[in-house]
Amino acid sequence: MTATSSTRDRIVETARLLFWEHGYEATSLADVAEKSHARSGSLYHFFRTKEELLLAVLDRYVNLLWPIVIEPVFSRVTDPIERVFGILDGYRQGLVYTGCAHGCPIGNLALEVCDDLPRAREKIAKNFEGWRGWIRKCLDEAKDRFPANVNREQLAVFVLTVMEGAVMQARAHQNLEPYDASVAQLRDYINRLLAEGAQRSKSTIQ
Amino acid sequence: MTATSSTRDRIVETARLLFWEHGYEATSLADVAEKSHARSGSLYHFFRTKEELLLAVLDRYVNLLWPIVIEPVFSRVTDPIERVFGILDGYRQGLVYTGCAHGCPIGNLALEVCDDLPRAREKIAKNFEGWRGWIRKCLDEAKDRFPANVNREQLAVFVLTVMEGAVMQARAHQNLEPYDASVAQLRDYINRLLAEGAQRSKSTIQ
Amino acid sequence: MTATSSTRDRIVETARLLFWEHGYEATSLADVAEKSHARSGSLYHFFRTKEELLLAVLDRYVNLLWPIVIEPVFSRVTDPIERVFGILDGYRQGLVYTGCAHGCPIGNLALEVCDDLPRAREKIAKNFEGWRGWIRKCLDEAKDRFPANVNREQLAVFVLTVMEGAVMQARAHQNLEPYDASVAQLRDYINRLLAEGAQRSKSTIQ
Amino acid sequence: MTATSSTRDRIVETARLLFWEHGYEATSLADVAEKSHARSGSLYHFFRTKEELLLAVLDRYVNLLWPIVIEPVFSRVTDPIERVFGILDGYRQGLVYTGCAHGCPIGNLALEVCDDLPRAREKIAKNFEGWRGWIRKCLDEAKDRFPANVNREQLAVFVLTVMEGAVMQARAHQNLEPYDASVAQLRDYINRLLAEGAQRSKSTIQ
DNA sequence: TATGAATGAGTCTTCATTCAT
DNA sequence: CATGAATGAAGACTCATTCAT
Repeated sequence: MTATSSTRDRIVETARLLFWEHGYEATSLADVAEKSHARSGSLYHFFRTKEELLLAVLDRYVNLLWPIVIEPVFSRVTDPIERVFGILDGYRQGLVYTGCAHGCPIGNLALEVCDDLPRAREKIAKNFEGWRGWIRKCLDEAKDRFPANVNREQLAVFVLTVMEGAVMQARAHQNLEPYDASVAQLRDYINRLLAEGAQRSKSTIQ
Repeated sequence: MTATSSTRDRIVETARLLFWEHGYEATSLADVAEKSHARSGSLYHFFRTKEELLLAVLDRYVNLLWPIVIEPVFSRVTDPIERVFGILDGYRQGLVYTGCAHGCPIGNLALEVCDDLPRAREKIAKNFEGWRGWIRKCLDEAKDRFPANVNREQLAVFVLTVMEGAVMQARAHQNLEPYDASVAQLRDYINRLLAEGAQRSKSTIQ
Repeated sequence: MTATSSTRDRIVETARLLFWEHGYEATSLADVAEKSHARSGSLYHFFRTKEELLLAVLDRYVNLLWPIVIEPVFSRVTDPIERVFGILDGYRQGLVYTGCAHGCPIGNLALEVCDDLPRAREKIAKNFEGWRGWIRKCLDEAKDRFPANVNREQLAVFVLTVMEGAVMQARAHQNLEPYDASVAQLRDYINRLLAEGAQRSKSTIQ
Repeated sequence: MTATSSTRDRIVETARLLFWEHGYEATSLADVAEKSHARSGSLYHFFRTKEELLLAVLDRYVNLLWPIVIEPVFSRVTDPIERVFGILDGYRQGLVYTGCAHGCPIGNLALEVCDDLPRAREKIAKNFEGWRGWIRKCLDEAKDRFPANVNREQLAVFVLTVMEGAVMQARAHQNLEPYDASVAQLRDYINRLLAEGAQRSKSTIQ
């Protein structure tokens, strides 16, 4: 398990990065093998097809969500609303880091392979559900600060929507402005919801 | 000239559809040639590389924006705010039509080729600018119904952001719900802006 | 004739240079057309095949021999033996000029196409005959300075042999040394012949 | 390993022959694959590019020099001067064998690829060095029979020069005469050197 | 378990050439 | 005369995958 799984892990990690940088189609298994220091044939011990390697990568993303994306924010920020924007800021930092190049790996794969690889599509959906779940959790924690009729599930979807759409435009323009503009609008929207929620609380208390 | 340019057009249109359905990498020029009833070598009479064909496709999208996307909505709807949601509804119909399969062709290409093909990236940005321009125009027409401090340019970016992010999730879940949820949230936000704007007008009149 | 033949000349001259720089096979007619500012189809008005273009180039070399190679030397040098070495020095200058890159255009084509293009081979042979003819002429003029039994025809062949073999090694080593060494040896040989010839003259006179 | 390396060897040997017969550019890898009974893709298991295959061929020529070219002459001839002319005669036999068709494989490649493939150029130079080395060795062994001031390194270069230039003309004229003429001249030159060398010995002994 | 040789369909692209205008 | 569209075979090379060891 040790040596083997470390080889397997190396392959998955290499594939993850290459799929992120170049996309699924544009990444060749020869590249994966070379960059992971595995032999060409060895790849097929762990993954019977390229698609199965992709599935493993998508599973990895599910597993990385908490330790890489969520936990760092949660450990730094406690306010649930700010945690949501902390997550959005984490993606912003990713854009800064890559010079607006690679964007969101899940979003990339979503648009590239959804039609053709149904099993990958399911795992992509599961990734999105993971993200949405954490955001939903934050919103639920701030439940009392929102107006009563706010649909927090829809709002969580919306946050994810904004994040992905904003990343896309930032990449297309190679510029953070569309990202910042989108997040600013989202902030304005949520502020308005919180403002109304605050009024409700006040009147309720009174 | 007619026959000639029609061959070229046929190639571009075929490539447009294939890039939309399968993406840029997954589309082979052999497919493009066959489906456009051109011989393999003829392709290179018009386009020196696959990338140049992509550029022609992206130019075509710029040209199609008004007649295919905008005009049908504008001829049906007159209220500028409703025109924005009319455009969003047009994309929804596209999702219905393809069973949430292909999504936004520009968005797809944005995430797939932005990093690797700089010239394509520029044309993708130009496409986004086209969309944003029409939305901005609608928002400007409704200028007086918004609060004074609304940043309509940011808001136009935000609309596009929502559209693209919503399409992505709809595809990933093969389900319109995330799309409808996102548009509903956007509608709520804009309603709140309009409500505040209406108050401003009232007070101004007073 | 004027406009037409100038187009034709441009094509031939362009092909000549490209064949010289890259060889016959590695030169594409598309390159020739582009660099000669001729349209792709136009080429076939003047030359029915690529081979015929090569034949025209080889004819051109026959025509250029006197004005470009021989005349400049003959106008500068009068001694027939020194004219031979002047021609060799002309080729040396060509090597210097191209950094030992392209070498002798006839020699290049000789080794590349002799086997496959019989008509070209004939014209290449004719080119060599032209060179050999001028060298032979020089040697004949110096007839009395050589020993009586010198075979001047063989010696002319030998001079050409040395030139071509020396150019080849200079190119392979990207270095003039093998060229200079070969010419030095040839010079030594001819000096020895002339020394013996001088003795003969002396004894004859006596 | 045996079966494996034999496949590789077969490919190299096939390429060697085809490059010799048709040149580098005019040889297609499809031909190489077919004639070596390898599948098209297999070629790239061993050689990443056509150029690398050429490099392997040139390495092979280095290895073949002794067993194919030098050893047969050395085992038949003992006099060092005659060994030099034995090598030249070996090339003559090659011309006879191919009807003055293919010539010297190294010389062919030298003129065809020197400019464009720097790594090949180096190996071609190394081949020439190999040849020159053996000739030099012969001349060194006959050191005492030459005049004291003979530059044997230059003379070795000269022998190679004559061989290559003579082969070229033989091919161009499809006739052994230029070859024989050139070798005869070289023989005459060396005879004169040896004659002078013999005189020196005589006077030295005296 | 792991490997690397082997595969052959497929990639984009270039080629010399033809043909209708 | 001249052109540029059209051709289709062929080019080098890559692909995901298989298989014997």
